[in-house]
Amino acid sequence: MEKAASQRASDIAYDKIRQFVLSGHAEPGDQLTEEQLARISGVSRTPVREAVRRLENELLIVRSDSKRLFVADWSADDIDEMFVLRGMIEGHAASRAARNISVRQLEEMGRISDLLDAAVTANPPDVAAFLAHNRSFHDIILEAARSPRLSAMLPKLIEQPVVSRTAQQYRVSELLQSARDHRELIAAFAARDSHWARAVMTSHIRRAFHAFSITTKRPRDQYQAND
Amino acid sequence: MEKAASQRASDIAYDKIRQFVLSGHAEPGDQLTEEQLARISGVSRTPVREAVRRLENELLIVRSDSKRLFVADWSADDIDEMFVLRGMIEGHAASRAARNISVRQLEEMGRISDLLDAAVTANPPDVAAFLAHNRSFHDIILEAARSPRLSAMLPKLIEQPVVSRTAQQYRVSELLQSARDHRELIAAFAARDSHWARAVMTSHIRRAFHAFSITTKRPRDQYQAND
DNA sequence: CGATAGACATTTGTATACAATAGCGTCAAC
DNA sequence: GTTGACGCTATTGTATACAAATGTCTATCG
Repeated sequence: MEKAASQRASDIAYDKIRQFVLSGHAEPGDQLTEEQLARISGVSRTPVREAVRRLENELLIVRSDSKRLFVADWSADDIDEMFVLRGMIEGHAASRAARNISVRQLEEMGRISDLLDAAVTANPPDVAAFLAHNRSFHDIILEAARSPRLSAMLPKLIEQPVVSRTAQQYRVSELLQSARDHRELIAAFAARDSHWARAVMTSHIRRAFHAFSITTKRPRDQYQAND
Repeated sequence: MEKAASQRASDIAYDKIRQFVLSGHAEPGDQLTEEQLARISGVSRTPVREAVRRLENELLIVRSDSKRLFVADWSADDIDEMFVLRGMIEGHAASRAARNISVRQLEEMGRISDLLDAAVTANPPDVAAFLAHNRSFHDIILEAARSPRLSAMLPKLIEQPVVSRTAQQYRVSELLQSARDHRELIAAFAARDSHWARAVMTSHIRRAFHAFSITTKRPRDQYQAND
């Protein structure tokens, strides 16, 4: 696995604990003690505490009434809710980006979009590359939105268990549609049309939710209650 | 000032540092060192670090390219953006609450609304009480929305410098309208009408933004660009 | 037999000492 | 005079020891 990004112990702890939780080594509801996590990560409790704070903030870990740590439990409704929020916020980000994006950023998005197409049309599709470029693409939008608030909130919704699990299982048809969305987003940005950008982004996210629902074979009675 | 809530050193540090930043003892852009903050809070660096993490998350403090701490700078656009996001998210919370709220919670909101009215119609208006009850009111909505995600995100947007500064300066007419909003929210909840609830909440927040704009005498050219 | 208090174990919280790193100034070489 | 390298200082990062708090088990009393 890749650690590369940083050698700070608290980051190592973050990665290890995150992986520990996501890989299913711990069941939702299981208690986690700082010492145990320190052993797993190979660092002392101090950086573990920092890592835990981050994970807690991302709602992968929760704290009991008083201070004991547990693996968070994500209900179907939680997941739906997460996608709803993400749709709202990313839609808003796209709307802002359409107003603020620079020519240079637009060109960069075009280049990334080419890479996305290449990854999708490869045989077999290069999902890892797709994910990486998809990430870059959305990062540029966030950057173009020029709002520290958005930049702070979105990672919390994106870096969630479901997302990583989901994207791995996209089917080719979904990847193709996703690539088309990216092209349309660029068009909306180029036209400086914030409404268009928001709409495309919203359906983009919503589709991801449906893809997730299907791949996880969950009955879809939870989203018809939306208004 | 009130500390009451907790005697944990990290909470003390949080309160003290927050107050230090908001009271204007530190200018936006000023560097803050952990040791300095530890001296101010009267605790060691360890809990200070936890407090700083929280404040960083709430965007009251920012970290430079590498790890040095500075007082965050809130531009006019940042503030507008904060209110926009808050409107979106609180609107969504209200929408969810309308679907999920319990009779008991509705009754509780009625009681709080009475207290709000009392605070507003007192002579002079009891702003402190108004703020406290307003807070309780919104807490119930958040609770009724039954979404950990929302509960985690909102405090970040609400517990901001501007909010506390703003509310102190509400004028009586604004307090009255605010109290009316609360009554209407209760009506929307009682009717289980999520659209109504969302709309009332959205204008409620938007009005707060305008009240803020006026009290801070900022030219209001920033919000006509919204879509 | 059930409840409750108290001792004991487990877990989190804090302080302090030390290590690593980033910023900054100085001095030397060209 | 400018530039670059070196070392010093300021600041953040980590480990460890200890303190406080929370949960749990058991024994005793009603």
